[in-house]
Amino acid sequence: MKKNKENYFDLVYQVVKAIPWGQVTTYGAIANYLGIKSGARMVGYAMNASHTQADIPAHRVVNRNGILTGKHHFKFPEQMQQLLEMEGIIVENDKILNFENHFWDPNQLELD
DNA sequence: CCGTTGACTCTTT
DNA sequence: AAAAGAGCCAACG
Repeated sequence: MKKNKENYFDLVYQVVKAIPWGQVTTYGAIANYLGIKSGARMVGYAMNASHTQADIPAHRVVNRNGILTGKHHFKFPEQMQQLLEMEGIIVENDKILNFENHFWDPNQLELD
């Protein structure tokens, strides 16, 4: 029984890691899935700690506008856009094109 | 323990 | 339509 001091972060990590390839989601969607109504900031905060985790595709997490708000937190800001484009997601002006088309909601995980 | 901060979002001006 | 303010909650100093 170890101390899960990262329980809050861990929840976010699991959701983010569950994002399918080529799909993206928003902080609010994750927060909502975790039961947080307006904890979107907490999700972002947790993502900041995701640097300790290697399997966290943080580039698949954007704000509700589909804008790469967190790109500046990557090793290189351009990294986020490159990763998204690598997955078939087109990013223009730091914003995901056809965002709704790539949007993935964690809630649909259990619905399936 | 209190105050500040933050990869957000909604509401109001 | 754009900008500013409020709300949210946890981590850090």
